[in-house]
Amino acid sequence: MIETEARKKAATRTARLDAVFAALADPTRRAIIERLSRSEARVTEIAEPFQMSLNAVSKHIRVLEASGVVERHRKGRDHILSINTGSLDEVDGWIERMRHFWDARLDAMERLLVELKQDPKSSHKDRKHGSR
Amino acid sequence: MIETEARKKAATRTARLDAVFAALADPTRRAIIERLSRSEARVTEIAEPFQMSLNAVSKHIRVLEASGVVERHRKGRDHILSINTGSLDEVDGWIERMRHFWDARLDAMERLLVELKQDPKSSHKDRKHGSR
DNA sequence: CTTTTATTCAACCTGTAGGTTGAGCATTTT
DNA sequence: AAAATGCTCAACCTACAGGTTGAATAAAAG
Repeated sequence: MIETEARKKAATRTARLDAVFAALADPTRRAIIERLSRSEARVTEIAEPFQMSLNAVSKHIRVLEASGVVERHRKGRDHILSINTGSLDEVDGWIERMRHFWDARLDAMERLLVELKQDPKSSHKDRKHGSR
Repeated sequence: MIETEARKKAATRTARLDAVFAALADPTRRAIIERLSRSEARVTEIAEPFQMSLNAVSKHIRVLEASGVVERHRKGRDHILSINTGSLDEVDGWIERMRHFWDARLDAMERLLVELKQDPKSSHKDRKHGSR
């Protein structure tokens, strides 16, 4: 794989993260996702509990669709929405990766503190794992 | 706890989710977080790799700070930024909750399909758990 | 004490997100 | 065929996000 290709791939991955995080940043859209977690539903059904116009909800759905979090298939005049089960994998992966680093650093700091407390002049010693 | 209090608490939780998801939706801000995952750093250090002005980065940092993902403590004229280790717990929780529901539904559908294939007239039968 | 360095504050510009309303287009119902 | 239903498209408005530049403030270095 050429360097340019790799960069392009990374770019789309970044863009996808952008889109999914942005999609999840709106409370209305999160509510829609939660609704769809129970069962698939038509646009009108989804819009019903909200105060805003049907059009506004329709727009939110399009954002979710563009981010890949929800999918649509038409059945006559009804548009049936459902969640794309794998769509959160990438964001979840990013978050877990970050937490892993943070935990590792916390772990190291804790180890250092313990060492300093026990023996202010010694270097590395035993370690006990498992943070969070 | 009175009903109004509960609603207020839910509202702030929602707002916090909004803020963190929105903070993570920007690639520059994610890069800043990744940088801070290695070690804490001053504003200028953080800004260095980016094309944009220092002021722009400063703004991004404020967004991250407002969302609770990064923390700041001043040391002389330097502002030292670091990540708030627990700040992703809530978003991570939300994502995991959603995935749990999705997986449960996928599981149920799969079970149904297996049943129909094996014995098109029978009802519930054995179940094997563990998705993903 | 003057100058440099680190950072924020304030004003401004441009694009886009999220909402509205009013048509318009298919499909289903009568 | 006509009317009702489900949904989108298009134009528009307002607010805010993300960037710029040009001070202003605070601490450190000369």
